Amino acid sequence: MSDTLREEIKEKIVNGDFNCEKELTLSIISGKWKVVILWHLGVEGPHRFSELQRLFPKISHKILTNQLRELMEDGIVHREVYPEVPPKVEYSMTDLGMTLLPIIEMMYTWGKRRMAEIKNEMGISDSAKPY
Amino acid sequence: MSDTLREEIKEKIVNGDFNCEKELTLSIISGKWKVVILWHLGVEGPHRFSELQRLFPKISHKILTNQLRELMEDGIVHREVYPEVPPKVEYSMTDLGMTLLPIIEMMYTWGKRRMAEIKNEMGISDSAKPY
DNA sequence: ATCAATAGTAACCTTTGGGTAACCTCGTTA
DNA sequence: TAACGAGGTTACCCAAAGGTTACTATTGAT
Repeated sequence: MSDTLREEIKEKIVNGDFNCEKELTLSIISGKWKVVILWHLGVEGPHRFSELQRLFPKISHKILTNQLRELMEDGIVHREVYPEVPPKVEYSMTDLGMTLLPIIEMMYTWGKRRMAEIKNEMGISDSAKPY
Repeated sequence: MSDTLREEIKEKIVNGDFNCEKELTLSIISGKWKVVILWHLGVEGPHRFSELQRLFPKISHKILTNQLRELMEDGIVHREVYPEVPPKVEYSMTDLGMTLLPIIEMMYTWGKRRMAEIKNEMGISDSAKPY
């Protein structure tokens, strides 16, 4: 594979800044919007930029490009530009990215269960989340 | 269970700041030292404060207490004080905390594999990490 | 009387990550 | 010729996370 990694992460590797390889995984999926982006790309297939914007109204334009760019640099997401006008850009999971899905799925089921407990303790009705 | 959550996370829940319950999980295990701490407590059993300090020489005193305190507030780690002199404090996983281990383990195996690929690409010999 | 060992707290600083808002590009269409 | 639509970039700002250093409490050993 010719996927690589963000420079910052490479540095951590060569400097031995990671305590454990778990932290490599964590540093790849950490980011305010990354797991939800990955989830959508992973289970629903490719999305174009504007679709993602519509899915997450609260994310700003710049931050979305930012998160996507980092995921690309880490070899998790692929970017395909269609030479049309107006431009069309599609983002999709790479094969490597797909291997992350099981982890994200576990995080989902754990979080869902825990969230239900918490809301219960707090006396909040448990409402399902859209994504 | 009477475990609760950090105030900041509760706020995110009531304000609907989470896009998905995956993010609850992520916010609990995110933190520069949390996953390694959890791994040690989870597979090796309870550790006292100074043992953890010895395990991670690079973590500062304050940061270690900080990470532990957050994990406690989230109901993941238990703190047991023994009324001795000099003081003895032991940290251990709660039942809830143990349910996180499978996720962390997957993060480990994924990271390990990916790390090997990367080091290969970068021409670095693959050396095993202590933890 | 003082020190060593264990754990915690407070004041302060630095780095990073997320966010806002404005600007750019380049053809199409009114 | 002005506006638009998709995507991108830049300059700037704020808040949070991580880190350093120094201080506290306690009591048995020297």
